Amino acid sequence: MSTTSPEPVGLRERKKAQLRETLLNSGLRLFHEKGYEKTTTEEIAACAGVSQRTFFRYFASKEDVVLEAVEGVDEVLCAALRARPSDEHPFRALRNAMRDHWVILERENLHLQGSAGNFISQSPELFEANMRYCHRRQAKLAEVIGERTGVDPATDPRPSLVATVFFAALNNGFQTWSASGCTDSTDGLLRAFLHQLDLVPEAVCETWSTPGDPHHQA
Amino acid sequence: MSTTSPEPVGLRERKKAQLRETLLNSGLRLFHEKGYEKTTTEEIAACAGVSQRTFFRYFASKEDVVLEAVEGVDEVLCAALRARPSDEHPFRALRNAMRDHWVILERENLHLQGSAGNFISQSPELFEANMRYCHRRQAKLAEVIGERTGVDPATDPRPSLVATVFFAALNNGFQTWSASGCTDSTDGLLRAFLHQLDLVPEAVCETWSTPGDPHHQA
DNA sequence: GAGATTATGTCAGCGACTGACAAGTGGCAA
DNA sequence: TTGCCACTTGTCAGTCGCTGACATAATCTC
Repeated sequence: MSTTSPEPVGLRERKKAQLRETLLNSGLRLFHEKGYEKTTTEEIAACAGVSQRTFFRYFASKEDVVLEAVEGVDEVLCAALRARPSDEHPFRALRNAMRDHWVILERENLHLQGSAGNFISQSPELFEANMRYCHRRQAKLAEVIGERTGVDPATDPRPSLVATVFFAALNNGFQTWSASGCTDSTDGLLRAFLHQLDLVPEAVCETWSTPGDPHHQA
Repeated sequence: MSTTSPEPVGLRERKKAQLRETLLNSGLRLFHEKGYEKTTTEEIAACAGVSQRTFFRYFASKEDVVLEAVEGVDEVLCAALRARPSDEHPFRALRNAMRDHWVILERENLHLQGSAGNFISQSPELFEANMRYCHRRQAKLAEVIGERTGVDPATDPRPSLVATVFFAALNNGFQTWSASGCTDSTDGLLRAFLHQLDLVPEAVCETWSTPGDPHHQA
Protein backbone atom coordinates (compact mmCIF):
# COMPACT_ATOMS: atom_id res chain seq x y z
CA MET A 1 0.00 0.00 0.00
CA SER A 2 1.07 3.55 -0.55
CA THR A 3 -0.53 4.81 2.64
CA THR A 4 1.84 4.63 5.54
CA SER A 5 0.34 2.63 8.37
CA PRO A 6 2.27 1.21 11.32
CA GLU A 7 3.09 -2.43 10.61
CA PRO A 8 1.18 -4.71 12.97
CA VAL A 9 3.45 -6.89 15.08
CA GLY A 10 1.51 -9.88 16.36
CA LEU A 11 0.23 -12.66 14.14
CA ARG A 12 -3.32 -11.85 15.16
CA GLU A 13 -3.06 -8.22 14.17
CA ARG A 14 -1.37 -9.10 10.92
CA LYS A 15 -4.14 -11.51 10.03
CA LYS A 16 -6.72 -8.91 10.90
CA ALA A 17 -5.16 -6.28 8.69
CA GLN A 18 -4.81 -8.84 5.94
CA LEU A 19 -8.43 -9.90 6.16
CA ARG A 20 -9.55 -6.29 6.15
CA GLU A 21 -7.69 -5.72 2.94
CA THR A 22 -8.97 -8.93 1.43
CA LEU A 23 -12.52 -7.85 2.20
CA LEU A 24 -11.86 -4.43 0.76
CA ASN A 25 -10.42 -5.85 -2.43
CA SER A 26 -13.21 -8.38 -2.76
CA GLY A 27 -15.82 -5.68 -2.33
CA LEU A 28 -14.28 -3.30 -4.82
CA ARG A 29 -13.76 -6.03 -7.37
CA LEU A 30 -17.33 -7.25 -7.10
CA PHE A 31 -18.69 -3.71 -7.22
CA HIS A 32 -16.70 -3.20 -10.36
CA GLU A 33 -17.85 -6.46 -11.94
CA LYS A 34 -21.53 -6.53 -11.01
CA GLY A 35 -22.29 -3.04 -9.81
CA TYR A 36 -22.68 -1.79 -6.29
CA GLU A 37 -26.37 -2.49 -5.79
CA LYS A 38 -26.26 -5.97 -7.25
CA THR A 39 -23.43 -7.03 -4.99
CA THR A 40 -24.56 -8.42 -1.65
CA THR A 41 -22.56 -8.34 1.53
CA GLU A 42 -22.75 -12.13 1.65
CA GLU A 43 -21.04 -12.33 -1.71
CA ILE A 44 -18.27 -10.04 -0.54
CA ALA A 45 -17.81 -12.15 2.55
CA ALA A 46 -17.88 -15.39 0.60
CA CYS A 47 -15.39 -13.96 -1.87
CA ALA A 48 -13.05 -13.26 1.04
CA GLY A 49 -13.73 -16.67 2.52
CA VAL A 50 -15.49 -15.53 5.66
CA SER A 51 -19.05 -15.25 6.91
CA GLN A 52 -21.28 -12.24 6.41
CA ARG A 53 -21.18 -11.58 10.13
CA THR A 54 -17.43 -11.24 9.99
CA PHE A 55 -17.72 -8.79 7.14
CA PHE A 56 -19.82 -6.56 9.38
CA ARG A 57 -17.22 -6.84 12.12
CA TYR A 58 -14.74 -5.18 9.77
CA PHE A 59 -17.00 -2.73 8.00
CA ALA A 60 -19.90 -0.93 9.64
CA SER A 61 -21.82 -0.97 6.40
CA LYS A 62 -21.59 -1.90 2.77
CA GLU A 63 -21.04 1.73 1.94
CA ASP A 64 -18.08 1.82 4.24
CA VAL A 65 -16.16 -0.35 1.81
CA VAL A 66 -16.40 2.42 -0.72
CA LEU A 67 -15.66 5.05 1.87
CA GLU A 68 -12.52 3.22 2.88
CA ALA A 69 -11.23 3.41 -0.66
CA VAL A 70 -12.22 7.03 -1.03
CA GLU A 71 -10.40 7.92 2.14
CA GLY A 72 -7.23 6.60 0.63
CA VAL A 73 -7.70 8.96 -2.27
CA ASP A 74 -8.47 11.83 0.07
CA GLU A 75 -5.19 11.33 1.86
CA VAL A 76 -3.41 12.01 -1.38
CA LEU A 77 -5.54 15.10 -1.88
CA CYS A 78 -4.74 16.36 1.60
CA ALA A 79 -1.06 15.80 0.99
CA ALA A 80 -1.30 17.72 -2.27
CA LEU A 81 -3.06 20.54 -0.47
CA ARG A 82 -0.35 20.71 2.16
CA ALA A 83 2.20 20.97 -0.60
CA ARG A 84 0.62 24.08 -2.09
CA PRO A 85 2.19 27.45 -1.23
CA SER A 86 0.65 28.74 1.96
CA ASP A 87 -0.10 32.22 0.60
CA GLU A 88 -2.48 30.81 -1.97
CA HIS A 89 -6.13 31.47 -1.25
CA PRO A 90 -7.61 28.33 0.38
CA PHE A 91 -10.12 27.65 -2.34
CA ARG A 92 -7.61 28.25 -5.07
CA ALA A 93 -5.12 26.03 -3.31
CA LEU A 94 -7.73 23.32 -3.11
CA ARG A 95 -8.41 23.67 -6.80
CA ASN A 96 -4.75 23.38 -7.67
CA ALA A 97 -4.27 20.56 -5.20
CA MET A 98 -7.04 18.76 -7.02
CA ARG A 99 -5.08 19.04 -10.24
CA ASP A 100 -1.85 17.90 -8.62
CA HIS A 101 -3.64 15.10 -6.83
CA TRP A 102 -4.97 13.83 -10.11
CA VAL A 103 -1.48 13.52 -11.50
CA ILE A 104 -0.35 11.62 -8.45
CA LEU A 105 -3.28 9.25 -8.70
CA GLU A 106 -2.53 8.54 -12.33
CA ARG A 107 1.10 7.96 -11.56
CA GLU A 108 0.19 5.44 -8.89
CA ASN A 109 -2.67 4.06 -10.84
CA LEU A 110 -1.66 0.48 -10.16
CA HIS A 111 -2.62 0.93 -6.56
CA LEU A 112 -6.03 -0.14 -5.44
CA GLN A 113 -7.18 3.17 -4.07
CA GLY A 114 -6.56 4.82 -7.39
CA SER A 115 -8.59 2.30 -9.32
CA ALA A 116 -11.26 2.58 -6.66
CA GLY A 117 -11.49 6.28 -7.36
CA ASN A 118 -11.89 5.59 -11.03
CA PHE A 119 -14.46 2.93 -10.47
CA ILE A 120 -16.56 5.26 -8.34
CA SER A 121 -16.36 7.87 -11.04
CA GLN A 122 -17.43 5.38 -13.65
CA SER A 123 -20.45 4.14 -11.76
CA PRO A 124 -23.29 6.66 -11.74
CA GLU A 125 -24.98 4.25 -9.37
CA LEU A 126 -22.58 5.41 -6.69
CA PHE A 127 -22.95 9.10 -7.26
CA GLU A 128 -25.60 9.56 -4.63
CA ALA A 129 -23.76 7.34 -2.21
CA ASN A 130 -20.65 9.36 -2.88
CA MET A 131 -22.45 12.52 -1.89
CA ARG A 132 -23.20 11.04 1.47
CA TYR A 133 -19.54 10.62 2.20
CA CYS A 134 -18.75 14.20 1.43
CA HIS A 135 -19.66 15.54 4.79
CA ARG A 136 -17.45 12.96 6.41
CA ARG A 137 -14.69 13.72 3.94
CA GLN A 138 -14.90 17.46 4.25
CA ALA A 139 -13.97 17.32 7.92
CA LYS A 140 -10.49 16.10 6.99
CA LEU A 141 -10.09 18.69 4.29
CA ALA A 142 -11.24 21.40 6.68
CA GLU A 143 -8.55 20.23 9.08
CA VAL A 144 -5.82 20.76 6.52
CA ILE A 145 -7.26 24.10 5.45
CA GLY A 146 -7.26 25.11 9.09
CA GLU A 147 -3.60 24.21 9.33
CA ARG A 148 -2.77 26.20 6.22
CA THR A 149 -4.60 29.31 7.29
CA GLY A 150 -3.90 29.10 10.98
CA VAL A 151 -7.50 28.98 12.12
CA ASP A 152 -9.27 26.34 14.16
CA PRO A 153 -12.02 24.61 12.17
CA ALA A 154 -13.87 24.02 15.44
CA THR A 155 -14.40 27.70 16.06
CA ASP A 156 -14.10 29.27 12.61
CA PRO A 157 -16.65 27.91 10.15
CA ARG A 158 -14.75 29.03 7.08
CA PRO A 159 -12.44 26.04 6.57
CA SER A 160 -15.28 23.58 6.52
CA LEU A 161 -17.25 25.97 4.35
CA VAL A 162 -14.45 25.97 1.81
CA ALA A 163 -14.33 22.19 1.90
CA THR A 164 -18.10 21.91 1.61
CA VAL A 165 -18.27 24.25 -1.36
CA PHE A 166 -15.37 22.41 -2.94
CA PHE A 167 -17.17 19.09 -2.79
CA ALA A 168 -20.38 20.73 -3.94
CA ALA A 169 -18.63 21.98 -7.05
CA LEU A 170 -17.10 18.54 -7.58
CA ASN A 171 -20.48 16.90 -7.37
CA ASN A 172 -21.81 19.34 -9.88
CA GLY A 173 -18.89 18.63 -12.15
CA PHE A 174 -19.49 14.95 -11.86
CA GLN A 175 -23.11 15.44 -12.80
CA THR A 176 -22.37 17.43 -15.92
CA TRP A 177 -19.63 15.00 -16.85
CA SER A 178 -21.82 11.94 -16.52
CA ALA A 179 -24.66 13.75 -18.28
CA SER A 180 -22.42 14.42 -21.25
CA GLY A 181 -21.77 10.77 -21.94
CA CYS A 182 -18.64 10.41 -19.78
CA THR A 183 -16.78 8.72 -22.61
CA ASP A 184 -13.21 9.54 -21.69
CA SER A 185 -12.07 7.93 -18.49
CA THR A 186 -10.32 10.33 -16.18
CA ASP A 187 -9.01 13.27 -18.13
CA GLY A 188 -12.40 14.65 -19.03
CA LEU A 189 -13.56 14.28 -15.47
CA LEU A 190 -10.67 16.32 -14.17
CA ARG A 191 -11.43 18.99 -16.74
CA ALA A 192 -15.07 19.00 -15.64
CA PHE A 193 -14.01 19.35 -12.02
CA LEU A 194 -11.64 22.22 -12.69
CA HIS A 195 -14.21 23.89 -14.89
CA GLN A 196 -16.78 23.84 -12.11
CA LEU A 197 -14.29 25.04 -9.55
CA ASP A 198 -13.34 27.94 -11.79
CA LEU A 199 -16.98 28.86 -12.24
CA VAL A 200 -17.62 29.11 -8.51
CA PRO A 201 -16.45 32.70 -8.04
CA GLU A 202 -18.71 33.86 -10.83
CA ALA A 203 -21.55 31.84 -9.38
CA VAL A 204 -21.39 33.44 -5.96
CA CYS A 205 -19.85 36.89 -6.15
CA GLU A 206 -18.34 37.98 -9.43
CA THR A 207 -20.22 39.41 -12.37
CA TRP A 208 -22.61 36.97 -13.91
CA SER A 209 -21.84 37.01 -17.61
CA THR A 210 -24.61 37.83 -20.05
CA PRO A 211 -27.10 35.16 -21.04
CA GLY A 212 -26.28 35.74 -24.72
CA ASP A 213 -22.77 34.48 -24.05
CA PRO A 214 -23.04 31.18 -22.20
CA HIS A 215 -19.60 30.01 -23.24
CA HIS A 216 -16.27 31.28 -21.98
CA GLN A 217 -12.75 30.02 -22.00
CA ALA A 218 -11.22 28.17 -19.08
CA MET B 1 -52.77 23.01 1.90
CA SER B 2 -50.94 26.08 0.75
CA THR B 3 -49.58 24.36 -2.33
CA THR B 4 -51.88 24.70 -5.28
CA SER B 5 -52.70 21.31 -6.72
CA PRO B 6 -55.56 20.55 -9.13
CA GLU B 7 -58.50 19.24 -7.12
CA PRO B 8 -59.14 15.58 -7.93
CA VAL B 9 -62.59 15.01 -9.32
CA GLY B 10 -63.56 11.36 -8.85
CA LEU B 11 -64.16 9.81 -5.46
CA ARG B 12 -61.34 7.39 -6.05
CA GLU B 13 -58.81 10.09 -6.75
CA ARG B 14 -60.01 12.11 -3.82
CA LYS B 15 -59.55 9.17 -1.50
CA LYS B 16 -56.10 8.59 -2.88
CA ALA B 17 -55.02 12.15 -2.30
CA GLN B 18 -56.53 12.04 1.14
CA LEU B 19 -54.74 8.84 2.09
CA ARG B 20 -51.49 10.22 0.79
CA GLU B 21 -51.86 13.21 3.04
CA THR B 22 -52.91 11.07 5.97
CA LEU B 23 -49.79 8.95 5.53
CA LEU B 24 -47.67 12.07 5.25
CA ASN B 25 -49.14 13.56 8.41
CA SER B 26 -48.84 10.30 10.29
CA GLY B 27 -45.22 9.95 9.28
CA LEU B 28 -44.25 13.48 10.21
CA ARG B 29 -46.08 13.30 13.51
CA LEU B 30 -44.43 10.03 14.47
CA PHE B 31 -41.02 11.26 13.35
CA HIS B 32 -41.53 14.26 15.54
CA GLU B 33 -42.69 12.23 18.52
CA LYS B 34 -40.30 9.29 18.46
CA GLY B 35 -37.57 10.31 16.07
CA TYR B 36 -37.02 9.27 12.50
CA GLU B 37 -35.00 6.13 13.06
CA LYS B 38 -37.22 4.78 15.79
CA THR B 39 -40.33 5.10 13.67
CA THR B 40 -41.05 2.07 11.51
CA THR B 41 -42.94 2.12 8.26
CA GLU B 42 -45.41 -0.31 9.77
CA GLU B 43 -46.19 2.18 12.50
CA ILE B 44 -46.78 4.93 9.98
CA ALA B 45 -49.07 2.66 8.01
CA ALA B 46 -50.93 1.53 11.12
CA CYS B 47 -51.29 5.13 12.24
CA ALA B 48 -52.92 5.89 8.91
CA GLY B 49 -55.05 2.76 9.12
CA VAL B 50 -53.52 0.89 6.21
CA SER B 51 -51.03 -1.90 5.67
CA GLN B 52 -47.31 -1.43 5.29
CA ARG B 53 -47.55 -2.54 1.69
CA THR B 54 -49.94 0.28 0.96
CA PHE B 55 -47.55 2.75 2.53
CA PHE B 56 -44.92 1.70 0.02
CA ARG B 57 -47.41 2.16 -2.79
CA TYR B 58 -47.63 5.83 -1.88
CA PHE B 59 -44.03 6.50 -0.90
CA ALA B 60 -41.05 4.92 -2.55
CA SER B 61 -39.18 4.94 0.73
CA LYS B 62 -39.39 6.08 4.30
CA GLU B 63 -37.14 8.98 3.42
CA ASP B 64 -39.57 10.08 0.75
CA VAL B 65 -42.01 11.11 3.45
CA VAL B 66 -39.52 13.69 4.60
CA LEU B 67 -38.67 14.66 1.06
CA GLU B 68 -42.32 15.27 0.32
CA ALA B 69 -42.53 17.76 3.16
CA VAL B 70 -39.28 19.42 2.20
CA GLU B 71 -40.52 19.87 -1.33
CA GLY B 72 -43.41 21.87 -0.01
CA VAL B 73 -40.97 24.17 1.72
CA ASP B 74 -38.87 24.44 -1.42
CA GLU B 75 -41.85 25.65 -3.38
CA VAL B 76 -42.10 28.58 -1.04
CA LEU B 77 -38.39 29.22 -1.48
CA CYS B 78 -38.70 29.12 -5.25
CA ALA B 79 -41.59 31.56 -5.11
CA ALA B 80 -39.56 33.87 -2.89
CA LEU B 81 -36.69 33.66 -5.35
CA ARG B 82 -38.94 34.54 -8.26
CA ALA B 83 -40.10 37.56 -6.31
CA ARG B 84 -36.60 38.98 -5.95
CA PRO B 85 -35.55 41.76 -8.36
CA SER B 86 -34.12 40.21 -11.47
CA ASP B 87 -31.00 42.35 -11.54
CA GLU B 88 -29.81 40.89 -8.25
CA HIS B 89 -26.90 38.51 -8.52
CA PRO B 90 -28.28 34.94 -8.48
CA PHE B 91 -26.50 33.91 -5.33
CA ARG B 92 -27.38 37.10 -3.53
CA ALA B 93 -30.98 36.75 -4.66
CA LEU B 94 -31.02 33.23 -3.29
CA ARG B 95 -29.64 34.45 -0.01
CA ASN B 96 -32.30 37.14 0.28
CA ALA B 97 -35.02 34.77 -0.89
CA MET B 98 -33.94 32.49 1.94
CA ARG B 99 -34.61 35.29 4.41
CA ASP B 100 -37.96 36.17 2.84
CA HIS B 101 -38.91 32.53 2.64
CA TRP B 102 -38.27 32.17 6.35
CA VAL B 103 -40.71 34.93 7.13
CA ILE B 104 -43.34 33.32 4.94
CA LEU B 105 -42.82 29.97 6.64
CA GLU B 106 -43.22 31.51 10.07
CA ARG B 107 -46.33 33.35 8.99
CA GLU B 108 -47.86 30.13 7.73
CA ASN B 109 -46.43 28.11 10.53
CA LEU B 110 -49.72 26.37 11.16
CA HIS B 111 -49.32 24.54 7.91
CA LEU B 112 -47.84 21.13 7.93
CA GLN B 113 -44.95 21.79 5.57
CA GLY B 114 -43.67 24.57 7.77
CA SER B 115 -43.62 22.46 10.89
CA ALA B 116 -41.99 19.71 8.86
CA GLY B 117 -39.20 22.09 8.02
CA ASN B 118 -38.75 22.90 11.65
CA PHE B 119 -38.83 19.30 12.68
CA ILE B 120 -36.13 18.37 10.23
CA SER B 121 -34.02 21.18 11.55
CA GLN B 122 -34.48 20.00 15.08
CA SER B 123 -33.51 16.42 14.42
CA PRO B 124 -29.79 16.00 13.84
CA GLU B 125 -30.66 12.43 13.03
CA LEU B 126 -32.04 13.65 9.74
CA PHE B 127 -29.16 15.84 8.76
CA GLU B 128 -27.43 13.24 6.69
CA ALA B 129 -30.68 12.16 5.12
CA ASN B 130 -31.40 15.76 4.34
CA MET B 131 -28.13 16.07 2.46
CA ARG B 132 -29.18 13.29 0.18
CA TYR B 133 -32.19 15.22 -0.94
CA CYS B 134 -30.18 18.26 -1.82
CA HIS B 135 -29.20 17.11 -5.24
CA ARG B 136 -32.82 16.39 -6.00
CA ARG B 137 -33.83 19.74 -4.57
CA GLN B 138 -31.19 21.76 -6.32
CA ALA B 139 -32.57 20.83 -9.72
CA LYS B 140 -35.70 22.83 -8.99
CA LEU B 141 -33.77 25.78 -7.68
CA ALA B 142 -31.52 25.70 -10.72
CA GLU B 143 -34.62 25.84 -12.87
CA VAL B 144 -35.76 29.08 -11.24
CA ILE B 145 -32.27 30.54 -11.38
CA GLY B 146 -32.21 29.69 -15.05
CA GLU B 147 -35.47 31.57 -15.54
CA ARG B 148 -34.17 34.59 -13.69
CA THR B 149 -30.91 34.80 -15.59
CA GLY B 150 -32.19 33.67 -18.93
CA VAL B 151 -29.92 30.68 -19.32
CA ASP B 152 -30.81 27.05 -19.77
CA PRO B 153 -29.69 24.90 -16.81
CA ALA B 154 -29.37 21.97 -19.18
CA THR B 155 -26.56 23.59 -21.16
CA ASP B 156 -25.13 26.15 -18.73
CA PRO B 157 -23.82 24.56 -15.54
CA ARG B 158 -23.88 27.76 -13.54
CA PRO B 159 -27.49 27.74 -12.28
CA SER B 160 -27.13 24.32 -10.76
CA LEU B 161 -23.73 25.30 -9.44
CA VAL B 162 -25.27 28.24 -7.63
CA ALA B 163 -27.97 25.98 -6.20
CA THR B 164 -25.43 23.36 -5.18
CA VAL B 165 -23.20 25.85 -3.43
CA PHE B 166 -26.25 27.36 -1.77
CA PHE B 167 -27.26 24.05 -0.25
CA ALA B 168 -23.69 23.31 0.68
CA ALA B 169 -23.54 26.52 2.67
CA LEU B 170 -26.86 25.69 4.27
CA ASN B 171 -25.63 22.30 5.30
CA ASN B 172 -22.59 23.87 6.81
CA GLY B 173 -24.74 26.38 8.64
CA PHE B 174 -26.88 23.62 9.97
CA GLN B 175 -23.83 21.80 11.23
CA THR B 176 -22.46 24.77 13.11
CA TRP B 177 -25.92 25.57 14.43
CA SER B 178 -26.50 22.09 15.77
CA ALA B 179 -22.96 21.94 17.09
CA SER B 180 -23.57 25.08 19.12
CA GLY B 181 -26.42 23.61 21.09
CA CYS B 182 -29.25 24.63 18.77
CA THR B 183 -31.24 26.02 21.66
CA ASP B 184 -33.36 28.60 19.90
CA SER B 185 -35.84 27.12 17.50
CA THR B 186 -35.83 28.82 14.14
CA ASP B 187 -34.42 32.28 14.47
CA GLY B 188 -30.91 31.16 15.30
CA LEU B 189 -30.96 28.72 12.45
CA LEU B 190 -31.83 31.42 9.95
CA ARG B 191 -29.02 33.55 11.32
CA ALA B 192 -26.63 30.61 10.97
CA PHE B 193 -27.76 30.09 7.39
CA LEU B 194 -27.36 33.73 6.43
CA HIS B 195 -24.01 33.87 8.16
CA GLN B 196 -22.71 30.95 6.15
CA LEU B 197 -24.09 32.36 2.93
CA ASP B 198 -22.39 35.67 3.61
CA LEU B 199 -19.10 33.89 4.27
CA VAL B 200 -19.12 32.12 0.95
CA PRO B 201 -17.57 34.92 -1.14
CA GLU B 202 -14.72 35.20 1.31
CA ALA B 203 -14.34 31.44 1.30
CA VAL B 204 -13.94 31.14 -2.44
CA CYS B 205 -12.62 34.35 -3.92
CA GLU B 206 -12.38 37.38 -1.68
CA THR B 207 -9.58 38.14 0.74
CA TRP B 208 -9.29 35.64 3.51
CA SER B 209 -9.17 37.66 6.72
CA THR B 210 -6.21 37.26 9.05
CA PRO B 211 -6.02 34.30 11.41
CA GLY B 212 -5.55 36.65 14.35
CA ASP B 213 -9.05 37.98 13.75
CA PRO B 214 -11.36 35.00 13.55
CA HIS B 215 -14.45 37.05 14.37
CA HIS B 216 -16.16 39.54 12.13
CA GLN B 217 -19.52 41.23 12.11
CA ALA B 218 -22.40 39.99 9.97
C1' DG C 1 0.69 -26.42 28.13
C1' DA C 2 -3.25 -24.07 30.96
C1' DG C 3 -5.97 -20.12 31.12
C1' DA C 4 -7.43 -15.65 29.54
C1' DT C 5 -8.38 -12.89 25.12
C1' DT C 6 -10.04 -12.38 20.97
C1' DA C 7 -11.83 -13.73 16.39
C1' DT C 8 -15.11 -16.36 13.94
C1' DG C 9 -19.38 -19.00 12.61
C1' DT C 10 -24.08 -19.96 13.38
C1' DC C 11 -28.53 -18.69 14.35
C1' DA C 12 -32.32 -15.94 15.12
C1' DG C 13 -34.30 -11.68 14.44
C1' DC C 14 -35.53 -6.68 12.97
C1' DG C 15 -36.70 -3.35 9.52
C1' DA C 16 -36.83 -1.50 4.75
C1' DC C 17 -38.58 -2.87 0.58
C1' DT C 18 -40.68 -5.87 -3.39
C1' DG C 19 -43.33 -9.24 -6.24
C1' DA C 20 -47.42 -12.05 -6.67
C1' DC C 21 -51.96 -13.19 -5.86
C1' DA C 22 -56.57 -12.73 -4.12
C1' DA C 23 -60.30 -9.83 -2.53
C1' DG C 24 -62.69 -5.53 -2.15
C1' DT C 25 -64.19 -0.92 -4.10
C1' DG C 26 -65.29 2.79 -7.44
C1' DG C 27 -66.41 4.01 -12.37
C1' DC C 28 -69.16 3.35 -16.15
C1' DA C 29 -72.15 1.51 -19.62
C1' DA C 30 -76.09 -1.25 -20.94
C1' DT D 1 -79.91 -1.53 -11.36
C1' DT D 2 -76.89 -4.58 -12.91
C1' DG D 3 -72.74 -6.16 -14.39
C1' DC D 4 -68.17 -5.65 -16.07
C1' DC D 5 -63.65 -3.53 -15.85
C1' DA D 6 -60.08 -0.95 -13.79
C1' DC D 7 -57.99 0.15 -9.75
C1' DT D 8 -56.79 -0.27 -4.91
C1' DT D 9 -55.78 -2.88 -0.94
C1' DG D 10 -54.32 -6.70 2.20
C1' DT D 11 -51.81 -10.81 2.83
C1' DC D 12 -47.95 -13.56 2.25
C1' DA D 13 -43.52 -14.78 1.27
C1' DG D 14 -39.11 -13.43 0.27
C1' DT D 15 -34.56 -10.54 -0.28
C1' DC D 16 -31.08 -7.74 1.68
C1' DG D 17 -28.66 -4.84 5.08
C1' DC D 18 -27.54 -5.20 9.65
C1' DT D 19 -27.30 -6.71 14.81
C1' DG D 20 -27.26 -9.35 19.27
C1' DA D 21 -26.28 -13.68 21.55
C1' DC D 22 -23.94 -17.73 22.14
C1' DA D 23 -20.70 -21.42 21.25
C1' DT D 24 -16.35 -22.67 19.14
C1' DA D 25 -11.77 -22.06 17.67
C1' DA D 26 -7.73 -19.48 17.16
C1' DT D 27 -4.10 -16.61 19.32
C1' DC D 28 -1.64 -14.61 23.18
C1' DT D 29 0.33 -14.71 27.93
C1' DC D 30 2.44 -16.79 31.60
